[in-house]
Amino acid sequence: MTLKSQPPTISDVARKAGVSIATVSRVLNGTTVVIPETAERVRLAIEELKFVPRTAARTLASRRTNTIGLILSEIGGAFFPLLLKGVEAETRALGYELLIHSTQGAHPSHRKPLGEHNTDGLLVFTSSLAVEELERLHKINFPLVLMHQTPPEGLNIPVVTIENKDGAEMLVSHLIEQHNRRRIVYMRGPDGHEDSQWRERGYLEALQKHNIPFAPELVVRGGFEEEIAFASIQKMIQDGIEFDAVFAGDDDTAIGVYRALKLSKRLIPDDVAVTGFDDVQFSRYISPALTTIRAPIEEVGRESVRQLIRLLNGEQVQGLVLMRTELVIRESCGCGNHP
Amino acid sequence: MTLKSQPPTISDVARKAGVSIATVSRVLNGTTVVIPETAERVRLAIEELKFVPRTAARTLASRRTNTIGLILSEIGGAFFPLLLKGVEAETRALGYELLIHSTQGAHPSHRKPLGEHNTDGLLVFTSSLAVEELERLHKINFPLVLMHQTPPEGLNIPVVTIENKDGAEMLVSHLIEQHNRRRIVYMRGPDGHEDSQWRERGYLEALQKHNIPFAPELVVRGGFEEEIAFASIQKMIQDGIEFDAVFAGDDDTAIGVYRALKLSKRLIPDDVAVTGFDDVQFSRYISPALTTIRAPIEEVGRESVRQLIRLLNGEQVQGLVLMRTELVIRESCGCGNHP
DNA sequence: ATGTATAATGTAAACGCTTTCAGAAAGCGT
DNA sequence: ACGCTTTCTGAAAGCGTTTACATTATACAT
Repeated sequence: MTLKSQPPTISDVARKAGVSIATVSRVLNGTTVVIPETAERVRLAIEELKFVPRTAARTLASRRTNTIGLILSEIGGAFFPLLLKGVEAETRALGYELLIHSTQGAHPSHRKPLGEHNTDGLLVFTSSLAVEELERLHKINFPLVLMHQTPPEGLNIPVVTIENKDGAEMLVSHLIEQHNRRRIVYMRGPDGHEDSQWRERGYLEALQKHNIPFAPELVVRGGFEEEIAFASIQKMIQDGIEFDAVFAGDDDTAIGVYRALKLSKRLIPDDVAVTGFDDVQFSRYISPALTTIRAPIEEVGRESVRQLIRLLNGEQVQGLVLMRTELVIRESCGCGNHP
Repeated sequence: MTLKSQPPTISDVARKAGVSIATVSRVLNGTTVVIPETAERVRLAIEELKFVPRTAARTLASRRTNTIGLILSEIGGAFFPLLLKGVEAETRALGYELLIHSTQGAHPSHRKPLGEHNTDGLLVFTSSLAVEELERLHKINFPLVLMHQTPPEGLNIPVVTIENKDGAEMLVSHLIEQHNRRRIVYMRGPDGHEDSQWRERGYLEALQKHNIPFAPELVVRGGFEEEIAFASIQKMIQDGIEFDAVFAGDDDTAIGVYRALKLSKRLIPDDVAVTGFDDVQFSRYISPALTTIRAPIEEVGRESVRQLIRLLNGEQVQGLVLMRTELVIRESCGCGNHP
């Protein structure tokens, strides 16, 4: 070993191969044709020195990070891994790196963890970013794609999301038409969560379409969280509010509903039909198997990445991609044979 | 607006505040005391210009990325989000960024996505990195922490993992002692998966301790995947191999076992007791509720990060952190009241 | 006042690449 | 043989920070 123990740089490679650093850079990036033998010499030198180009230097010089950022509000729940899987796979497939940041627990830190300074573009999941930051980024023409969130007033940012309203309407209509339910509970997601708002709208439209009057006491908090849902149902029962079905907002929420109903000895679906939304993994395995809406979550992830990278390449993108949802009928609505 | 539309740099800030760029850097990083009024002027300029320091430049100059990398083999399954949640939270809490890479689907790409060039240290989950790469990184003194994997021969790399063997032994002993099972199946995880190997060892020791002869036909493929498990159980039934219990390797696997058993009209737990490992979210909700081992997965994530960052700071770390596991008894083993 | 230690700031040299520009070499038509 | 393209390669100027070192201002003891 020589004196220097520092990892090799491009100059070391250049010296070893007897070329200039420019040439090394060229074989590294394939930006210009290099005589095959020369290229081979360079490649050999890289191999021998085990040279790995420093990302920071490349980024600084080229002014592209080759990285996209994913911002979400929370990791956990059954929804998230599906989304991430799609994003990760597609990002990688298109030759980019992925930086993930979750804004869970409201970091008071004022440092922006993801933005122009470390990514080429951003994927933003539902209101995980303050509107002002969104506006700022959009104003400086920073590539953005929103997931499950329509852009704030006046900002023309592409969106990828799912047919929440249609899905919800299908689901609720099914409960009404096939199972003759009339007092159907809707459990809202977190405040401002757009998925939840659209689902609620679908719920309302289904009621309207079947001439069922809207009962405000049947719309309660679910928070897309098991515990909140559990508490809400318990409270309703305690308050003596009657209901014969629960549209739980999402699948995680449905778990809490199951627990609360079982605890109060109400039978699912005989006494109360229950449905979720998303069709996450466990939905088919709980008992009774959950009737829900299949949302192509992984595909939302993939498509978002595609849109973003199109944006990075200066290509045109459509403003809104709406993914179809699909009714998945199992046992919890009253269909099928349950024990 | 002036002529330049480029985002502001540190020089713009310096000019505006009437100081040198060094001073700006100092208030940015707090590396040296700056007269309060000066600092305030700088802060004002930063605010007005909406200046955000370029990460690449900082990294290049300071030679630290302030980022740690997480390499895993697969995203998805119920195990992963828990781990990620722990890693993400702790990384953020300690002021680092997180770069995630999954080696799923064996990328043939020879570019190293994570390494010395873009992170300060790496978290490596189970054999998601080739041994040679591990050796290379270790040789150049790159900070590494392994999760659920003991280091290859001779490499002194810290490890964070769980008490797989003890957990498995508890579980199998429970089946033997409390439920009098004798023909217990063990379903292996993916080849070379260390968790699986330790669990198998625990399984064997439990058998031995109770003088039950080992039956090779009872150890089958599970792959920590539902489908593989399903197929394996079907095949065993088809081949007429008798068994009265299945230790499924992990909880995902148990789902496949449930399906296969139900399909063949075998009752759980009456005909066959089933157990998992991990205690992921859905385990308590499937029917019958799954007896399993609770592994502190999220905490493994957090602890790994702590270890790694200790390493980054040049502090000493213990070579091995073993997290306790815990028996969670539900219905699928035969305990409790099941329908 | 003067000198000396100390605190605050500035200067300029890295950091390790990419990329523009220009020059050398090679090919080709005349 | 000559100029004109066309390839390929090298020199050098950034990219936007951090940081070692130098410099200036400030405080204090003498």
